[in-house]
Amino acid sequence: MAGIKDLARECGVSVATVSRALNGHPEVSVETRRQVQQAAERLGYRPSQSARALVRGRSDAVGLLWDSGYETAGRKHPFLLSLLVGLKQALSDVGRHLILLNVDVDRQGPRAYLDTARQFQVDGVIVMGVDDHRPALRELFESSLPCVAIDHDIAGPRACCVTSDNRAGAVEAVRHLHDLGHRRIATITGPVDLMPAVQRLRGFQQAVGELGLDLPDEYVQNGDFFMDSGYACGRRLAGLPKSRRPTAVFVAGDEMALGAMHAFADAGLDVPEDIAVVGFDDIEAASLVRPALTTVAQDSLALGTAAVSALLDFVDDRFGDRPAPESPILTPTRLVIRQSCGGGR
Amino acid sequence: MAGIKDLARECGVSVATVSRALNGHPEVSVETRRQVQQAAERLGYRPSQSARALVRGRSDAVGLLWDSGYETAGRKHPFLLSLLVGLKQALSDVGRHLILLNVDVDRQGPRAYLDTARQFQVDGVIVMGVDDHRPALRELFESSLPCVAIDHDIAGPRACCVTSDNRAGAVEAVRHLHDLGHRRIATITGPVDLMPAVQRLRGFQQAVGELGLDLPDEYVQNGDFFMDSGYACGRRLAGLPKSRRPTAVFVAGDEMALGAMHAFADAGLDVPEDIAVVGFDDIEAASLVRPALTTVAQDSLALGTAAVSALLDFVDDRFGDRPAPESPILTPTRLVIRQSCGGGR
DNA sequence: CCGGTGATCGAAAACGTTTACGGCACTCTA
DNA sequence: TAGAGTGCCGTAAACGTTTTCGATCACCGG
Repeated sequence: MAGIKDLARECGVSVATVSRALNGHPEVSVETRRQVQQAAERLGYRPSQSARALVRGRSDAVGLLWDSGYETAGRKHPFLLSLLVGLKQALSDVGRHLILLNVDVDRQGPRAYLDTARQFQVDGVIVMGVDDHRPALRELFESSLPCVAIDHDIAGPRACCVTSDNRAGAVEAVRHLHDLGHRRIATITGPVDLMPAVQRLRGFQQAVGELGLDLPDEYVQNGDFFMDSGYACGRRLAGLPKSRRPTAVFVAGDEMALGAMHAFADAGLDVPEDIAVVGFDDIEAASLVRPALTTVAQDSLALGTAAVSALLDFVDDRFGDRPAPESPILTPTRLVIRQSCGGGR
Repeated sequence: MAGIKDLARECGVSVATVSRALNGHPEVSVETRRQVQQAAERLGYRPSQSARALVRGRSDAVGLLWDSGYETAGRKHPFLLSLLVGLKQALSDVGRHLILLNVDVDRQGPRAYLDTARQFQVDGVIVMGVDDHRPALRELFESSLPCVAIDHDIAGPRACCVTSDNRAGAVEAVRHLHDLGHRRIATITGPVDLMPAVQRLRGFQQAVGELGLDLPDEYVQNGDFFMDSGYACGRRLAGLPKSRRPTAVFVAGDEMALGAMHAFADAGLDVPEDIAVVGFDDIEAASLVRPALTTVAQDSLALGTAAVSALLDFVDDRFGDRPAPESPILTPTRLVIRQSCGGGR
């Protein structure tokens, strides 16, 4: 690998000048800059990340804290992969890289998140899919290290949270059902300790209230985001006497929605004829099943972009005007209409 | 952050000794080592990755080359996420980290893959989900940088490929169908320029041959791994006169399998009564649909582990005994029996 | 002609490690 | 007891950059 010295020799200047030329410092003549750039191109020069990070104290990389144990334990994030794509894209646009920080808090102790981040001199970290209640997370968020969490409701001096506008998404979904003529609308919720789940429930309640609909207790069934719970909840709804049975149900997660649809089928109910179903997340399977699931999609790319841009705001201390970013930062959702409510294609 | 000097001062030894103590060099007394380790613990010392990488010329990190543009373009890898989990886990076990290398070959030129890897001083790279025919890839594989590709059939002096045993998986699948009494077995293939697709076809042909089954031309339908193509192929199979219509079909990808199932349903055929379907990959949706899809699952964790271990073999030059690793390295698949062939639960 | 000013650049210190080399105090052997 | 060997450790160089502090030079106004 050609180093900066080779470049210097090649151009007959000092290493300092080379560095300045390549980093866009103004105190170098256009002629020299041109020469240096050409030589760099010619020799295929790439500055050593390590050396650069060492002396500058920052690495132009952001860390990703993502507890994959969480993933293998079956609690899979509905669209973590698309989120990764979004993050990667957004980072690519600003010329930064992403380091998957492999940290096992249980083994490495409560400071592990923070320590590992510092060890790599990442400019900041993005946190997702981890257990909310770890002390290590508090430690991280209360530190001065810039970080943004996705779908976790935590904040700190240089930390905020970005998430989809779950509430608005829910509202749009039940409005859609209302528009289609439904008046008896039930819901199946996610686990109450997950922020997206509670926001979706809030949105549901808000919309039902605004539309002046009845909401008997048995119209909100508690699930856990997995299919079996969706089935069980669907079973209960289907079992209601016909006069009290909902004609539509807003399900807080696609996987549960599919479970509910199976339950309805087993109960002899036709979707969407007898009962309409709208889900949340737009997982891959949503478009693969029959009837295809109408659902509110999260914009994972926007989410990634928002996360990255918020993070960089912290990193570059861009808070002259506004005092601090509102948290959580919300990203719009989009209702994608398919077949499970009728009216789709 | 406490540095190595602080540790040295704290323990009254030189930095060299601290380094040696922490890195397990033998030439340090047990007593000193204990002291240093305790002090390190106490002060929460973490060595700077940059400094370490700079002087050692390696970073203890491996790069991941994964073209996310490929992903957003819809050509999604069926189980890239689980693969990531597998990689992460395997790397975690050997104390290494994963850097998502953000490289845009189109913008940065044909040496970009290699250069970026070198720039980060990664010990090696893992390649997946990229366009096979890029010259940049050749460049990479023909270099001396250790790399392993997942599902790409390329090799080089210090490069190999790991993939699932697609062929054996296919064989097992059609054997299963045969065991269930099926004799007229068709297949829907993936695109012929993708290694897994051709291996699955080979396996299918092999099994059909071994079992002495008839294989009329119209029994192999060419798809592209996406649902629509599966539907189209299914349509064609369903349209055959009943006496020549297959009673089972081996589909080279789950998404296409779902498409085929829809086609069969539209043609009034019952799955699995009239026609059995077995897929490949075990994507999430496979267990979410009704009837749930019998499919051959790839072991993404094993795949990740195999990739990492092969990579490290190159990195550490563990080829005293064997001349070079056979390529591709194969990872076993597993037939998961659900409902789409009958006989499942 | 002189001091000041800007533009351009070089020398060298720093960043936090690892490691080659050498040194010292022992112990062992002859 | 000299010499060799061994166990332990310190000094300092090296890794490849960035950045501070001056240095040089040309030019300009007085």
